[in-house]
Amino acid sequence: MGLFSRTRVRPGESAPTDKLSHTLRERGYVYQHTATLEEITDGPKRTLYLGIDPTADSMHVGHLQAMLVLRRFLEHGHRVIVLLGGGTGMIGDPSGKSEERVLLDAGMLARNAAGIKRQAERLFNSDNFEIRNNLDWLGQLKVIDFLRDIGKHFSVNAMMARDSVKERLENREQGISYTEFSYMLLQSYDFLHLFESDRCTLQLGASDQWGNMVSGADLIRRKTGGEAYALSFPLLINKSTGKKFGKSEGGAVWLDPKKTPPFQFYQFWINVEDANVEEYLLKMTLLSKEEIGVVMAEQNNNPASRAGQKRLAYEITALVHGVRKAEEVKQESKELFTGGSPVQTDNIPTMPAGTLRQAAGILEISISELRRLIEQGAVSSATSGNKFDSIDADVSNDTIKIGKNRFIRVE
RNA sequence: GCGUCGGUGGUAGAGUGGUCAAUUACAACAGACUGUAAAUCUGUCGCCCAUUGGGCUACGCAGGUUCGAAUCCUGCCCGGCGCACCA
Repeated sequence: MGLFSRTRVRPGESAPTDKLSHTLRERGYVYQHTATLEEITDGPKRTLYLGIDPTADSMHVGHLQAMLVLRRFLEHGHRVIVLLGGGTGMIGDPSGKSEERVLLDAGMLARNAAGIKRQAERLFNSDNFEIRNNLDWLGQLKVIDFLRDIGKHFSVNAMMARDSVKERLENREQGISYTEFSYMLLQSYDFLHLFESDRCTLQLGASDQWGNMVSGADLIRRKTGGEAYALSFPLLINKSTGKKFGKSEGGAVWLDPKKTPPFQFYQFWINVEDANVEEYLLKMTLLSKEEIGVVMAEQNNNPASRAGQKRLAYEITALVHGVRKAEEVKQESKELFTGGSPVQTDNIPTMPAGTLRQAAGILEISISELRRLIEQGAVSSATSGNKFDSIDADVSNDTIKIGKNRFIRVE
């Protein structure tokens, strides 16, 4: 197929010809910006950053869009910093209900940082970026200095007017703690710090971060007189449900193959609803606009072909797990869903021959739940198509299908 | 610190001594229909054993009253609100 490699920009290859602003617009990555987009993206090369909560050692699909936007900046010669919120992560953004945050210990943070760095390298097809942790400077702050040097630049009146804060103030049950209220100051301080240490003049983020990003740029202007910018991209939402995107079967879809096996990852994208396919092709893959046009024409012509989903799943899997894995799971999906012989790869879980009962452990569900699934006719042999009717059924040398798209190979 | 209201399953939110493993909605899962889609309809949705059925653990935590407690009492922890204190 080779599409993946064609869209790659290898070190030494010539830079993309389109202006960055054009690419970003075309892809739907642009939401709000503090100056004209051209001024931000097409002028002199900048240093820019984007923050990620290092709450796990892997990114999930929600991060994909952000990473691909960063990749575009990298390809256009800008310098990119990925900032892990080791310090701010301890506090929590006021938006949404947050449990008492657990302090992440140093070892864990280092592990998470390493994991995220590896994934970013892959997604960027480059290791030419930096990764930082804001705990390094937030941890050094002295209360008095901070209040005097940073706090005085913030108007409480303005902070109270923010939606995320207002919501909590009006909510009698929940309220907002002083700590969380200060979150915005810390995030602003990050920007200021990077501005001073790295001449970082642009912060990128999803639209829900807009307020925090702008207040960082404001802080920089007030404190140093310097000019810094903010650029947000739209949060991905599921068009038919209006919900935030990125969850499946109750849990996040991870980029780490240990957390979400490539097969499952591929399936997640195959199952994307028609209404969202084109948007995801634009935002989550590197296919050119023209190629996407061709794919979508086929899709619209014959929706049942799922041409869009198939392409989407393949491209993203290739991006995250490599072309070889993508080919593998593509082939495998085809076999499993069109009914074929037992699959021989290690991309789906395997269990030894025995009774069906063991499947509960593999699927991480209770025996009761497995029993229910069997009663509901959700468990069948992928090779013969016959449904199982007892949890004590003997199985061997087969592939079991549970529900719509979970499979277990039996030796 | 005083007073007051509250802490229920993934979420919201009922229930105020037995008929409560806990109404309902949303989410989730499954089946039917389809296109491995959406919408719709149906079912499931604490854990364990099971054919009907049975057992166990649960309503912030720890005790207590009672034949019996998510429900009453005491203490503790956490949150909201009001007042006081401080400024």
